Amino acid sequence: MATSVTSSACASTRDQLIAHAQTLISKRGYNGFSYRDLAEHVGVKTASIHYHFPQKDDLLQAAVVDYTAKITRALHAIDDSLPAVERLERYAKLFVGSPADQICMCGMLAADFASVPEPVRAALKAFFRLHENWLAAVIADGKREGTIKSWSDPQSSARTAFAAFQGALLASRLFQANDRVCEVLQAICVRVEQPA
Amino acid sequence: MATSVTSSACASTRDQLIAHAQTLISKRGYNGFSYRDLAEHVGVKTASIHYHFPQKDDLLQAAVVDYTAKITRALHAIDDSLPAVERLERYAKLFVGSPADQICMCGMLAADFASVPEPVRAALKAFFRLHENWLAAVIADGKREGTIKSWSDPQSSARTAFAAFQGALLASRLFQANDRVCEVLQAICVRVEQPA
DNA sequence: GTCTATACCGAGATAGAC
DNA sequence: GTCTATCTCGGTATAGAC
Repeated sequence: MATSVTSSACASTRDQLIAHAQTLISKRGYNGFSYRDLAEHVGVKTASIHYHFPQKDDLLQAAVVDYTAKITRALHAIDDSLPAVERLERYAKLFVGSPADQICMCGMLAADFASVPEPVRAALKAFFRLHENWLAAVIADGKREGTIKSWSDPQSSARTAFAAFQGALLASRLFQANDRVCEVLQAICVRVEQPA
Repeated sequence: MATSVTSSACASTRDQLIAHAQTLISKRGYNGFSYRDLAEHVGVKTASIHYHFPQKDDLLQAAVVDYTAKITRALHAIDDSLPAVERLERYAKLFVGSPADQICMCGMLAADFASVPEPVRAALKAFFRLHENWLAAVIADGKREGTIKSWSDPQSSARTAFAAFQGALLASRLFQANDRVCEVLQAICVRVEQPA
């Protein structure tokens, strides 16, 4: 999931803070970065961060809201009328496009579940469900088209597929190679049916 | 992945420290717990932890080595001569057996990749490869038996399957329901082949 | 091997000048 | 809105008694 919206040239301090916070969370997790780290990245002092986000949890909340909105837009930008497989490929690109040391921010925060306040937990669940529902619709279409394999019902398949994507991102960073995301894609799409 | 080896009744302080550290890492991540937390769980003072593990990284190393050994033993304990599907089911139980708020410790540490020293990174890669190779062998057998679906080659399928398991654990904790691991199992195993 | 006491630093957070 | 200065707390880590 690209964080490239980061900053074209000049953005408000607040926007820069959110963008860099997203990057830091994706790389190091919520407990893995400090206001000092963030301040250095943006080029301000820590007191300035506190002006925009009094508590660290406020920053987190803003980062999650912005990230979710961004991804939701990207998801909606994938044309519903395209063949299911092509939609899936575009979906996978949302992940592969980001730097090798960054995984999906919400996947990362799901790992930090215990450290995160309730509102963020709710947002994370919503994020997961959004993706699972989106994938379920695509899988259902692909099933009709005969281009996507569906084990059991589409919703269940979608949950497994999304889990596979998140896990693949984790492994991609671990092994410094993001072809694992593509492997998930291949596992889902019908190619040459091999005899059981 | 059960951390149940924790302590039958009395174990050496060192062993208790390792066991509880594993639990804390699985729940909160490497940056999410302190020596104070661990000390309270075990019932000692933080200075005692430093006696056994001078640096926090030493504790981490020990926790990873022990965890890996434990899981490796559990993996070897699954009889090679069993049908592939049954081996897979036993494998899944390694995950489902653990408390809902704990995911696989090495999956968690993979998320904390950036915060972790090189030797631990190497151990994590080895852990992933161990599982992927084990799964690849099972999948290859299941393919021959006609009981397991293999998209592309078994190695690639195994990587995707392992990613799906790790992602499913993440989602299980998020939604407080670990049936997602079972869903992965169902996705892999052949049941009623539904027409594409 | 475990404790008390303490050093030391980095964290999140606040006050108030500019 | 950003800064300097400062506070407080919690974190890792050490020294030395028992």
